[in-house]
Amino acid sequence: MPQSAVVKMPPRPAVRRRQADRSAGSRDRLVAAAAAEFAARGFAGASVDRIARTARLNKAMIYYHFTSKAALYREILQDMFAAVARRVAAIAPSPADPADKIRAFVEAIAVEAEARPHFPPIWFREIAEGGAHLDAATVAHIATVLKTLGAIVKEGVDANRFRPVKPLLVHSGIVGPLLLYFASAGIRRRLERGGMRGAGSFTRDEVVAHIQRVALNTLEGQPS
Amino acid sequence: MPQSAVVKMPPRPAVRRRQADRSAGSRDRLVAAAAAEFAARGFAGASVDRIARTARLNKAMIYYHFTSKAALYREILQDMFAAVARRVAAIAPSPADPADKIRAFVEAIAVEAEARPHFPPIWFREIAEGGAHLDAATVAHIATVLKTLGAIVKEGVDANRFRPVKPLLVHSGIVGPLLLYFASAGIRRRLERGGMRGAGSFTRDEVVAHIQRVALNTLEGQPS
DNA sequence: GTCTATAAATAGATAGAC
DNA sequence: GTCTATCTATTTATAGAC
Repeated sequence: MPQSAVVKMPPRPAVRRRQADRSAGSRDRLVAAAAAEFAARGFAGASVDRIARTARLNKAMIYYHFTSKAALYREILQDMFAAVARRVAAIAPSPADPADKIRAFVEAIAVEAEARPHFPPIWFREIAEGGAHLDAATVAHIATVLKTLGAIVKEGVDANRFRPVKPLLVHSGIVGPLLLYFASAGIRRRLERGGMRGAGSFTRDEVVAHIQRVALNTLEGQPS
Repeated sequence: MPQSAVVKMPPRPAVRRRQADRSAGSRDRLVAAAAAEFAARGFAGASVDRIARTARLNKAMIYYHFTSKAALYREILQDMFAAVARRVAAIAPSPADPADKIRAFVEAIAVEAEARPHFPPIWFREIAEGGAHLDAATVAHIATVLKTLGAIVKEGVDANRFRPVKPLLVHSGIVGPLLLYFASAGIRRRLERGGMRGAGSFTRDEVVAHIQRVALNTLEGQPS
């Protein structure tokens, strides 16, 4: 089913895979190493030298492929939100029921958060520093996500299926718990070692289904 | 006066506010400056020198009052969660209705998050690094919060007022959106400058009331 | 209690060889 | 494309004067 006949492949000009050398993409290795480093230590705490060493490369290679540490970081942010925006934007035009679109929205965030383990921690940290590193392209991707959710809510309200809840409140109720779940695997393990039982006993599907139900309860229920 | 009776008098003996000198508590100033620095740059990115300068003190004073940068950070974490645990634990023994206790739980988190602006960003960052800096005392405070919420939910279930939802899911649905709201003031401003209208138009009470309603919808509503 | 001075390591970034 | 070597600034932490 070609739901995405024309959509993607931005990262690679589609030409020249497999060139003469044995190098399997030094740029990609740097991006992967940097994502892990930024997730674990934050922007200020990340070391370009450690990133290069993790990628089995020299520090100078970072300045060959990227302008600066900040530029490398911004590219990772941009990729993250481009992927989320693309997946979310694909939901809106479908003929599905508004409730199903809300479920699909939750699922879309979950899929991207799982596909990129560095996404939830990096996003939490970027929020913590007030979005200091967001460039115009990334802001546009975030705006797409929020506008799409707003359109879905409006569609439900117009069809008399949803109450008029502010989209940003709906967004917080979905993204807050989801990111908390995906980012907190380490903490839950730490809490269990510290003596708490059952802190980690959740399946991914259980969490997603719960958040879908809560979001729909909020939109469909009557005001308390 | 046998000066060997007490050799040290550690941080503050509760006596002697306002001594001869102009110094208004160098230790407290360091803690306040450190909280801001850790919130803005993360543990690895924080600089002890910048902390000392912000506190209008010398870097050596940090090692006079604290064992290390990590010890200073752990003390801030511990204070944060001690305050939350204390306020949350005060809710459980009251004779109030379970629904009111859930509302009080939400309000308690909100009050502490507002009283300490560094709390949401630091907590987000600590989650991002897997709880690497949580000591036993802090883990105990977190456990108190989760156990208290579990007790409230159980009380409601036993009284046939709540459905049996896993407490950690209820917790995510409350704490995720609340922290997201309090930590994202900077990002919302950034998004508005980037061209999004209405991203920041929320009152604190509106957000808290919404999260209270969602939490109760989840607990009181019928399964979808 | 508060400071200067400094040790020892590491930071981000650049020049230039190959 | 990938490297070594290096500049300069900054890092955490300590010693010791006052």
